[in-house]
Amino acid sequence: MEDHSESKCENCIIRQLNSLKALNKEELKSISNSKVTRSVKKGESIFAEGEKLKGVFCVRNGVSKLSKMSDNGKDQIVKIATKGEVLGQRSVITQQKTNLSAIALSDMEVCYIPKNHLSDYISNNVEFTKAILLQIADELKFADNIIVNMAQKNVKQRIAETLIYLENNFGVDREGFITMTLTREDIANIVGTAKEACIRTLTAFKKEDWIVTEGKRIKIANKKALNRLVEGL
Amino acid sequence: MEDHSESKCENCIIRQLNSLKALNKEELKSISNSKVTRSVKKGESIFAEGEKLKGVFCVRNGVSKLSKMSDNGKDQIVKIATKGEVLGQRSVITQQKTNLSAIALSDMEVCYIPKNHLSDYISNNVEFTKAILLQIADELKFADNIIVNMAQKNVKQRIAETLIYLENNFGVDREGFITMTLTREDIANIVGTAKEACIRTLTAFKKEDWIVTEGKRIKIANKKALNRLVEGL
DNA sequence: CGTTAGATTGAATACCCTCAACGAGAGTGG
DNA sequence: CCACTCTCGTTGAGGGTATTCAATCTAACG
Repeated sequence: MEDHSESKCENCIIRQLNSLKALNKEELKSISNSKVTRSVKKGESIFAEGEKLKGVFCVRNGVSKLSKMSDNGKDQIVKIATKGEVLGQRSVITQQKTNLSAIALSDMEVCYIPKNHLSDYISNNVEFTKAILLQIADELKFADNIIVNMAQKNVKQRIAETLIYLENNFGVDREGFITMTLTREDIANIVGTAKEACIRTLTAFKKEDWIVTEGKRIKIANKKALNRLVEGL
Repeated sequence: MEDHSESKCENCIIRQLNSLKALNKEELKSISNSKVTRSVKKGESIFAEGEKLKGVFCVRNGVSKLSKMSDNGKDQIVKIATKGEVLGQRSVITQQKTNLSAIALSDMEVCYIPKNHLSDYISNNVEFTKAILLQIADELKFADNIIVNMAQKNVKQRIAETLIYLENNFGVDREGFITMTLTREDIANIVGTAKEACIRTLTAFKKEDWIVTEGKRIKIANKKALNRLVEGL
């Protein structure tokens, strides 16, 4: 942490993680001047489905979900976004309304970056455009895989896969528990099933000694078994 | 059809439909010289999952599915691509293996465009890069919506939605039947269900006089009812 | 401590999958 | 032209899996 002026984009470490890394010092300074840092409390919404965004949100801290709520109260999570990810990118690029809402799963700190400058860079800085393109392309691949999984795998397999994903992407604490602690309901909403089905599956995993739970925290005890399950035995 | 030399990209009408429209005459000529036109018979594969593509395929005619086959024989269709769409774009951009396979649903004519030139243009022509970005961003939105639908809607609703989608996107013939005729199994594979479930739902729709069928052809007779169903009554 | 969100379990039900058999049309070869 | 095969559509029945509603329990938190 040799950087003491994180409040300026050009000094912010976070940008290394996303497409903003393709911008040069000048461009970053210009963005820095127009950005607004905002703190979001757990449960609060960053933006809602159907909004027209006039800028993107760069996550500096905390976790959020991108999801869509249906009329019957079901909330399908499409993506979990953490430090370094840029929210609202798609909507700003295509100038369409958002099709998902972003809600904080923990207290967060996000930087709001108005689109005016970004649009310029997208039009003039190929490297920047390319960086965004690569990122969106990856998101598309990820989304396609989810579609296939939802169709071809059952709840058990999808939950196993989600646990492994969470461990691989967000790591474990010193006790081995998955760092990213989600409620059972959130996990259910990622997997696309009901809270109870999720809980029942987790208890089944526990009975097999494949996982250990402590409150909402989860530790994977037998990754191989989970992987075998995902692959279909 | 005042254009008699479709064999050259710069004269091909198809390109108006996709990102290639952002290229200028020079660039198109260069592409035209390296491209290969290829005809693909119904059922044949254009590329398979896991391949490393060295170019993209521009569809000039016919219909193809982008899908992934699971070990148990289930084939989930993620996207139907027709005239004007470019296949393999994502894979070429990210230089990753394809995560889906492309199979012809009808006899097709595709132009294979080696990536060497494309890569140059992506690095130098912002307009081209932007065009691709917009397209991929749209595909991402579409994919996200599918995820949500798979999780929140039941088979009936998803089939209704698919029928409406097919009618809206591919139109109807003079008798009102949906131009895009897919087998029941293909529809099931789009929706993510079993062939039989698809058939039963269609017969139920027929009984309600919401659709008319004639062999594999389908005509929507009561779009409002289908829409109401999709919205959840 | 009381309050409340979240975890857990049970039981009834609805939905969908799977296997299996049959039918109908299209194309092929004799 | 007919028999044959192959693909696709259709229907029935049985079994699972996941949903839903309801009740209880637990842990976090002011």
